[in-house]
Amino acid sequence: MIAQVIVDIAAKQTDRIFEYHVPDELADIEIGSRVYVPFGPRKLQGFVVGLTDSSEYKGELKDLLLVVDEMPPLTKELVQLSDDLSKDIFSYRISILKAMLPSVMRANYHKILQPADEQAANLPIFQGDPLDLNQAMDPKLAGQVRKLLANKQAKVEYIIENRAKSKTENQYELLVDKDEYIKIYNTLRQNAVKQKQLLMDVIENFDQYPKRQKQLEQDAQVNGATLTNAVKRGWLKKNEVEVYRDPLKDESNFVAKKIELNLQQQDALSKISQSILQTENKTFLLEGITGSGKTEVYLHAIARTLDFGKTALMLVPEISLTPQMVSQVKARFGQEVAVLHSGLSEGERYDEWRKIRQGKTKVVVGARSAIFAPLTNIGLIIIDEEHESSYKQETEPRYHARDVAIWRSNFNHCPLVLGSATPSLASRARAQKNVYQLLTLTQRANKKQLPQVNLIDLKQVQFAGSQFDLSVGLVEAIRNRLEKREQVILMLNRRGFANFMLCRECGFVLKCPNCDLSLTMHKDSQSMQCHYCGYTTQIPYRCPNCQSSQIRFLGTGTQKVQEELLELIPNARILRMDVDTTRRKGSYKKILDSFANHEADILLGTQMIAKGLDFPNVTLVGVVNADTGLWVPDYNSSERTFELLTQVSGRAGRAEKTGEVLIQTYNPEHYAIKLAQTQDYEQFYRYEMRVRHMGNYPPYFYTVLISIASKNEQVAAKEAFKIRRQLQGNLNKDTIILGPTPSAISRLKNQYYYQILVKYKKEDNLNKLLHQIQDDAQGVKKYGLNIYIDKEPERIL
DNA sequence: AGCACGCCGACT
DNA sequence: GTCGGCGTGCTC
Repeated sequence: MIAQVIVDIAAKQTDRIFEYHVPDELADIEIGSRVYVPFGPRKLQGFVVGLTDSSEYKGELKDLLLVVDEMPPLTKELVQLSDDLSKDIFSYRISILKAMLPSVMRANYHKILQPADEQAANLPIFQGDPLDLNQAMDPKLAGQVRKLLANKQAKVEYIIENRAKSKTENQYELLVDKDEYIKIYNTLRQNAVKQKQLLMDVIENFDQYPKRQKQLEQDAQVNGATLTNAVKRGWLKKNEVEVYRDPLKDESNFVAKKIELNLQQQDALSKISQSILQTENKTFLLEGITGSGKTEVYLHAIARTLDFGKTALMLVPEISLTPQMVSQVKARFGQEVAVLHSGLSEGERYDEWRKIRQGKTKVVVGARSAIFAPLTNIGLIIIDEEHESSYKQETEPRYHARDVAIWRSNFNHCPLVLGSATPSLASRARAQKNVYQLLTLTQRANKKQLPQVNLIDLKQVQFAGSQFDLSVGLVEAIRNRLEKREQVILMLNRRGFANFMLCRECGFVLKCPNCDLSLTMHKDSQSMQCHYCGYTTQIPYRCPNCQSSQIRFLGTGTQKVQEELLELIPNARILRMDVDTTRRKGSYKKILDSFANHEADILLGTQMIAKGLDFPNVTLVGVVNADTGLWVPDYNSSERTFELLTQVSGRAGRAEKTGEVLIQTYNPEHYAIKLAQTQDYEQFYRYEMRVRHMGNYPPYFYTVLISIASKNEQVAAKEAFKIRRQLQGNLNKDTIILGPTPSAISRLKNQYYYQILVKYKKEDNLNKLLHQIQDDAQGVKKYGLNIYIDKEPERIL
């Protein structure tokens, strides 16, 4: 038997199958198995993607060394998916395979020095820990190592470290009876405080042993050193026991609410259910305003799927994967639910993943990468907030969870439900053309009215503090709410970096004459540039519109606003929530819990607070700056702004109290902001579709971004123009090729980047052509030339 | 990717 | 003369 293996090297040259002979003792190997293989002088991890009995390979096949896991970590479905996906997204197959697995299953490689024989083993260099050759060492030692290797006194050993381990904890067992411990206690010196504390716990809680280390340390108020000492003295015995990591253990007391569906919800549910029962690979777009109860529809549909004897996979954005949401699902489906998200430790994630692989769970809830969950017998896939750009991974492998979901829905013959209050234009357009079936929810489930949304025109308003961030109107409204002991959410819409030129006198924003996109300031080249078409002009010192010198390059952060707020409302209790304050595990939950308990009045945060949060006491939502997202130089900036403002507005007045939303903006006349005020998605959709149509943007065109990177700028530029010519000669006439232009960050880690954007309606051979281009570039290896291809990029920067 | 091999300049 | 720099090609 011969195994076809993808080895663990992400490179063009190794992005293919290598074949190995399967020795008899490994005959239980399967497609999807993780294996160790010899590769040149090294040993590597690899994945079996096929089994055959004949080989074209002319040389002699090597033997597989080991099958790592008892159960193959990848299902046949996932192996096939990795093949199809690698062709479509221009990623190495191994990168995709690794993305499908929890991080602990990615191997660590070591290279250590070993004695060649028993005589050499006595050399001083081999005493103590084995020498790691990947570690930097001083030249003297390196010379010594070289000599030993040359003399054949030492050899290099390649080791693969498997980090996928079950968790163990130390447990302490008692060795003698209670009276004996009392005797020992009485012999102790007066000042042996810690030892006395430990023994006191043993005596008083004799029946509770064996005890886990953590528990014991807490109960007896001692540390590990005391315990180690007790083991040495023969009082206690230390055992390692396997424990089960359960990330949901704190949430198990949640009670399931039974909620009646309204007519619209029932109608949507019945259409989805029908598809589940008929095992149709159909895609639904569930468009429902905030508060219309999409989640209830999901949960009912999942229940139907389980009744039908199948499993369900639900994706939610990382940011709305809150403990609240998790426990809601958990309460409904209990132990059958597995949760996968980045808040878990590596070990917790591994345990959840294993539960899924072993078929112990029927429902998987998770963020983007959960789309690769090794679930079998899938009867339903749900993607909540399907418009979220975080479903597209912006690093290798650049997959879009929605596209993967469509693939899996086809494979499993099951429906896919895309849900959103503000669907992506692409999805909404597909529903228009009946590629997806549109289901709409127009009523709020609790019959509450949508909150009143008001715009504050920052051009005509007084600012409350010394800074130009908070208007008098907004600050007054906040004070007002705090007096009533109600709570406020304040959002600072600041996506990534947003340096743009804005005039304080007239609100003018410097834009590209060709693209209607804002120009970005480049400090290194001292210029204003359009990242879309390459247009360049000088940095203005006066406003080109009104000649005022009051121009600013903007960028206000949450920290600055927090300070301002404290100055203006000194008694306000403010919680800040952004990447900086939520980096540590659990801090996200801590902040939200604290806000829910009304330990703070104001929750100030970036867009991570815009989605999914549900605090009944929040009656005011303020948006500090609606504009920063508007003028980022991407064709979809209006869509993102509209979506964000609509989402954040939905955070106000979720319970019986009426909500209010205040949006500060320099562009109150911009359609994305005006339509967000009236929460009119359908009208926004129609307007934005016209804009996209006129500009030849998606969804009227598909896009693919080709980035060309090299250490040498000339090489990158030359290759970029060569690629352009190659494209031009092979693509249809109505296909638009923009660029090459230097990328926004034209130099990154000493690599120069050029980019070409291709917009096309139909190009059957584009994939082939792009693979060709990528292969050709491999020939120009000299200056480390790299070609990155990103289909449907979220950002064209 | 990383390792060997091979070809050149600069040192004990 | 040999050590080590990097460019090139290969890994089942």
